[in-house]
Amino acid sequence: MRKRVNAAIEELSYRPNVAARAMRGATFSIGIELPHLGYHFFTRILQGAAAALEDTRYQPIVVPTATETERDGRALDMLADRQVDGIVAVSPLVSPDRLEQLAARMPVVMLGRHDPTAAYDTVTGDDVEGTRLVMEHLLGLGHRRVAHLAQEGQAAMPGISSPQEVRLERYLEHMHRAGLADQARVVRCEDTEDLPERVVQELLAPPRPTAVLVGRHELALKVLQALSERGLSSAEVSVAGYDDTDIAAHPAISLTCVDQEGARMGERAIGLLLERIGGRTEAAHLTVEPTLKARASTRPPEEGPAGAV
Amino acid sequence: MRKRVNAAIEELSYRPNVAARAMRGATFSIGIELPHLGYHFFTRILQGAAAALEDTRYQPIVVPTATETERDGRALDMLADRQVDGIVAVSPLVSPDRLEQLAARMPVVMLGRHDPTAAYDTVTGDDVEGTRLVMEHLLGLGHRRVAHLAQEGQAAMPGISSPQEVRLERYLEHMHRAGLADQARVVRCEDTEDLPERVVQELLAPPRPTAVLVGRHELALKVLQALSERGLSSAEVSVAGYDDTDIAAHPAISLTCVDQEGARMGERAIGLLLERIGGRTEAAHLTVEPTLKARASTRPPEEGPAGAV
DNA sequence: CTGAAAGCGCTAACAG
DNA sequence: CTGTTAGCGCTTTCAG
Repeated sequence: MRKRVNAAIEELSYRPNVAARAMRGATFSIGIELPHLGYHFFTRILQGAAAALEDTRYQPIVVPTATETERDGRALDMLADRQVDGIVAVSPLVSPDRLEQLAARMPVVMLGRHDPTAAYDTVTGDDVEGTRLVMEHLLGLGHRRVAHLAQEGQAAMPGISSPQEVRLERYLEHMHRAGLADQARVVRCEDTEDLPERVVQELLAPPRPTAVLVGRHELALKVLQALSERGLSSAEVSVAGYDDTDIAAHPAISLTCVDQEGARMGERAIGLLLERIGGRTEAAHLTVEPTLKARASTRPPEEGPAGAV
Repeated sequence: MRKRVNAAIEELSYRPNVAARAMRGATFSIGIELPHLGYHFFTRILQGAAAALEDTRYQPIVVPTATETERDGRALDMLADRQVDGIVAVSPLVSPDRLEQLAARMPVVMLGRHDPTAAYDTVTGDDVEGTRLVMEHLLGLGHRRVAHLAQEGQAAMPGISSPQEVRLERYLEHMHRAGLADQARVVRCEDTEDLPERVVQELLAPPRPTAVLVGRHELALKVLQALSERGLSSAEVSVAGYDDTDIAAHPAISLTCVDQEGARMGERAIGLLLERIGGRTEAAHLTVEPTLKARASTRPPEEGPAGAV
């Protein structure tokens, strides 16, 4: 009997209808929402997540955040409407309330959020440690005028810190502790593909910093480019960024960076999600430890370690 | 009345269930299948597609190809099972038969396939023109020993050419026409993230080529890297690749490439798909014209234009 | 072990 | 304009 059914399945090339199945039970699909599939860091997360799902019954479904509706989390709703069995998302702008509401419907794991919530799980890079690593590296090289090019954080929620905010705050803290509070310079840049000329000028205005800490990988590459266009080498201005990629490791670029291990984050997020789907009810908050990849883009400043302003 | 319903919708935060809706009509979702979300070219396609869907009712759903099952097109089935209203895919290994079968169920637009089919639409880069542009550029600079690092094409279907195969064939043709058939060198590289040492050695074995045409962007970057590690500059070995990115334009890299305009391809694919959904029944086959971005990675060979072997 | 039936949430068709 | 009904393909339950 079973045989005959299987034969018929084969013959008619029958495939079960996921939509119909969804109305009664599980869809065996995991929704993944990411803000920007062009950023290396997010594709790394995706690779880690896809790898972790490889030998499970679950299939990843990726939805890019629609930019105009980012804040209200409409993309998350679309996933939920599609009856996925769980969601992994990077949605820095969505309020914790909305997420808790969502988490009541299905398991949710958020990446890169420092929310102290019991409703959903989180996986974050250790931004305190990451900033410590890179700031100690720069200050240790003898830099004093260290500027910070921060990604426009767009105040996520009052009282809750985004990774960008943590980095900024720690940057200021390290400058302060090194007695360099008056040397701190923070320039903000909108989260677009471009690095506007205006921002570069502000960043490099006299007294020119000898080192720049950049909040996002692609932006750091653009800063390197802007510097080389001005004939400035890493001897004059060191650059450190976030997130490691093949490009950063390329000898012609050789960008020092804090490696957040996006792939591992994606993998861990899926791990937590599957645990939730499997029945875990108490919240889990994981931290992934970053490492520093010191490369040629950071060097001791030309004036020497004790150089005056 | 309508008001009261809307009020209730608001109050209960009701959301229609896509799965239920799918059982009767449209889901207003478009499935996009891509082999490798880490490759720039594919994320560009995605960006173009997402932009084209921005102000329609349709939502993109992205599914990464599961590598082991790539050939049988299982990822495509999963999309179909999910009742998407149409599919845009880059699936070089799936047979035309399978695709025709799929296209009978729902509108399908394939990217980068040269299949002469009436069942589904295609959008391809003009690989003949692209190869002409870059080969004329290299030969025009005076190169004679031009090697080709080809991406392992994995015989898609006998008789039907993948973009890689077209490029290879045209490369050979251009070498032949320039009387350089005996100088042609083709090295194949598996489609992984790496560029194995073995491949580099084969590529640069004496008599060392003065120029290399590389079949995929990321691979071209690795070739540049391998060359610089060997102390070889573009004066000794020119490199030309495919697909333009921020990195290629970076002054420290400055990679000459054939720009396939992935974003436009994604956009066009969505355009065709929406037409199909809107009722068009005859097949459309679009070609997107590439342009050459000549940069510093290609220069005249050192021996001079008429240099002997 | 096999068969029949209810119902998931929606849309389309039809009745009042 | 409002209300009712059938049925999409599946899973679960209950009967034979």
